[in-house]
Amino acid sequence: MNLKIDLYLYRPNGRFMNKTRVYILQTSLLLFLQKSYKEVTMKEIVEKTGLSKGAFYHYFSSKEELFKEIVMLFFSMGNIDYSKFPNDSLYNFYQQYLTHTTASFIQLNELVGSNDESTLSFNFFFIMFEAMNRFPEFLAIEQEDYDQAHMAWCEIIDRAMVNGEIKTESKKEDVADLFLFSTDGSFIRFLNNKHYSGNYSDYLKTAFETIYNNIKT
Amino acid sequence: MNLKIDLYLYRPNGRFMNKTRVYILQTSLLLFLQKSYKEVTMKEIVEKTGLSKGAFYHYFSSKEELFKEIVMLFFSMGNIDYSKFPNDSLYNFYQQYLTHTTASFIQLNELVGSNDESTLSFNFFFIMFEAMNRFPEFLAIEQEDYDQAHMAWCEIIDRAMVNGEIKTESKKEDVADLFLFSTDGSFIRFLNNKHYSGNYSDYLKTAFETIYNNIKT
DNA sequence: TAAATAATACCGAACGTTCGGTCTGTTTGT
DNA sequence: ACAAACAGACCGAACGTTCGGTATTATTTA
Repeated sequence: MNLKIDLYLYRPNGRFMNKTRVYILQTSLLLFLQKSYKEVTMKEIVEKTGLSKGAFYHYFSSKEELFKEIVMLFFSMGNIDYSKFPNDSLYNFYQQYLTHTTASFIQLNELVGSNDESTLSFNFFFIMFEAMNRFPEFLAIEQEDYDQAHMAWCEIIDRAMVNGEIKTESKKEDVADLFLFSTDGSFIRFLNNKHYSGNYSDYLKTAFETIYNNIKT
Repeated sequence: MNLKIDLYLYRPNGRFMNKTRVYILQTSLLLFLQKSYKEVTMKEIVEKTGLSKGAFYHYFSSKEELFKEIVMLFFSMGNIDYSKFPNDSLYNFYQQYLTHTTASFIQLNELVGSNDESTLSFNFFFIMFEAMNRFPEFLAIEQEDYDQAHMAWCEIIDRAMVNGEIKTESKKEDVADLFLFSTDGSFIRFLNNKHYSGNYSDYLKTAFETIYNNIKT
């Protein structure tokens, strides 16, 4: 296995991390995906890792530090490089977005080793939300990510308008927002429909298609 | 002041609730809007209410019971009666939806007495999410609410298709989802842009208009 | 209508447990 | 031999909850 996450785990700042440290991160990560920050206890972390308190505090200065690193890891995983996206058509752009999203999902599932995709996603979303609620620094990162995405969408939509792929009276910013709102919205819906059926990608795909079909020429 | 919430507070099941009990609910509700379940302590609740531990446990069997009642209260507040919505046009329907949403916001703010709309909303969302994560019963309620909303949107969209208000090749279910995804999505966006500008209603209004303008005849 | 009784409202010290974190000592690798 | 890696007993603070008790109010009795 050669997961993208390994890169972030072992080299968060370009330099390699200690093996045990990575092991603690990877192991306790699963705990934070199951419950909130306060609910995950040091006792659990120590038990799950099979190490001692002393070992833990040898590598981490606090529980909070561990949590923050895990969240940063998740942010890194979710980061998208739009410069590598196709810029010939809006259609290809959003298809690539769908592909990328699906891949991220699979990767997260492989990492966790769970087969309950929606429960995992629920907790994943929860942990990110909790992080932003607790530490404003993550809120800033999230905003930056959104701005990047928004710009990328605006660019391709503008191009599609110019070259006649789509035709709409709406502003490109608003159309971009619509795509992005659909991303978040369908995700939320997916989470809350966990006991129903379908997966996130299907929800999102349908939403994208609905938008696209109503603006294409 | 004659807030809708008072109704739920004093008569959750048709019968009146004890005054002090309501006072405890109303007071500690503000605490749960500031931090997660685990982070709100009994000490804080007791201090904020000015009552004693004994008094609290005279009215509530546990902290969890209190939390659940607060969440139920929020669910009750957010519940929308679509049968009272205009059914003559999709345009009027979504305008009414916007009006209703704005009103709910104002009400929540009056209840809390806060002037920081976005922080409040953030926490509001968080508490609901936490509740659904912690107690599956709330997830079921949320799903029911969504199904109701989905049906209402489908109905009005179908009508608008038939009478020629809108014209689209998309299925009515997909268009309905698009409106609903925008609702959730713009809310998420609003939350994460808390330090920027604008309010939720503006986000949502723009999204609705964008959809509508691209499907209207 | 006053005294007696019952029911409710409320108090705060104390309980057992668990929390995140520290400290001292031992093992391991070089 | 010496530092890094690890073990786990231990710490004080904080946690939710309990409990014995006292005011206050409502109801019954004489």
